[in-house]
Amino acid sequence: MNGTETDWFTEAINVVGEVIGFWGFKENHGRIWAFIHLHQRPMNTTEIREHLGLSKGAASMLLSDLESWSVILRDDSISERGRFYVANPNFIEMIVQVMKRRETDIIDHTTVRLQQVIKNATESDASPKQLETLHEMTEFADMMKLMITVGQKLQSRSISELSSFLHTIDQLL
Amino acid sequence: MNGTETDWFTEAINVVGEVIGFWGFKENHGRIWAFIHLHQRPMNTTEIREHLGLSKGAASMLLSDLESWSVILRDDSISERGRFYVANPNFIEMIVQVMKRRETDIIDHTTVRLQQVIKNATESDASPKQLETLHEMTEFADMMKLMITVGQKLQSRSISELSSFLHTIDQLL
DNA sequence: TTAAAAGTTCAAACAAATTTGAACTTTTAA
DNA sequence: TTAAAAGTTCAAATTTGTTTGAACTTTTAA
Repeated sequence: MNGTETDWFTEAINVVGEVIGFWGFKENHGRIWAFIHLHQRPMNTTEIREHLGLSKGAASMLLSDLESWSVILRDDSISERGRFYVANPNFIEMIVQVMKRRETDIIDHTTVRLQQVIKNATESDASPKQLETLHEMTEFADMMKLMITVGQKLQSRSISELSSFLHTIDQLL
Repeated sequence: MNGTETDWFTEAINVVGEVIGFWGFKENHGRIWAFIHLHQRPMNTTEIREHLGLSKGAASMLLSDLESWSVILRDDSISERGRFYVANPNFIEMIVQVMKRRETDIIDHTTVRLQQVIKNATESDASPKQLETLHEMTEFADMMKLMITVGQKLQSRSISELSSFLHTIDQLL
């Protein structure tokens, strides 16, 4: 591996890490995915750990996250010691996983809490305007959920299909 | 303000804070917006600061963020000392602001960096498959940008309009 | 003017999120 | 079996993000 390759390779991995970090993942989730995906062959834990400078513990936890999200897949075809992984090339799936996580952890919980708030507010001295505001907040949570649903439906499509779909929507508005 | 009102009021503010925190804002950005919006009247800095238990410095910075994003608006109609704010009821605008921020801070920068990576990789020993992967990463960044464009177009619409629009998309897929 | 109130700035303090590494369990090749 | 390698766990260390508060500037009512 010459100097130039090291440069573009490292840079690509870091760019992906930063983007992924913005979508609520850890940067190292994105870096590991990019490292494996750019190698175009099954990579073992030690290679990943050493190249990205991760501790044994961090590597274990990060790989286990990625595997549980199906962002990387175990490859059992290699008869060497240790685990080998290949990247799931579907990047969208990764983003949708964040949304799913957000949905389960926050949105559903939010809806329940807001409904209780509305109940208490109604029995209390809330003004009609305040109740309307609370209702709008609930609608907002519902909308986020709907966006996640749409996202999930989109996840099996290719990026270029998705891109032309979004262009169509853009024209419609 | 009786006990029950305090309860639903505080709870509503905290729920909004948590949701907003998940979208890349500070929780206190969401809490301030909800506090002002639920009061249905112009609120001054001291009221906000004292109710939410913020320091002078934090209040100054958070209010200045929200104002710069047009999530809250200054109300000059009140002839008392200090600044008064009303909430921009358009919640969507807040979310789109995050996206705009992400776009300017990360997405555009990402595209430029990835293009440089592709240039270096092409001049180096990158395989055709690797170049294709790098191209897909760029497409992904472009797609995010497109989603932001769509989000911006949606921001002037009401939540219920938006909701029915999303339902239509959901049916289409 | 002017002085008190309001608002800003930013380095230090604090809080939250992430990573490390040592002690542990599981897997595997001989 | 067994012992070395691989993988896991989690409390402590580190890093990153947020808030505080003191010193400062700006605004305002008299």
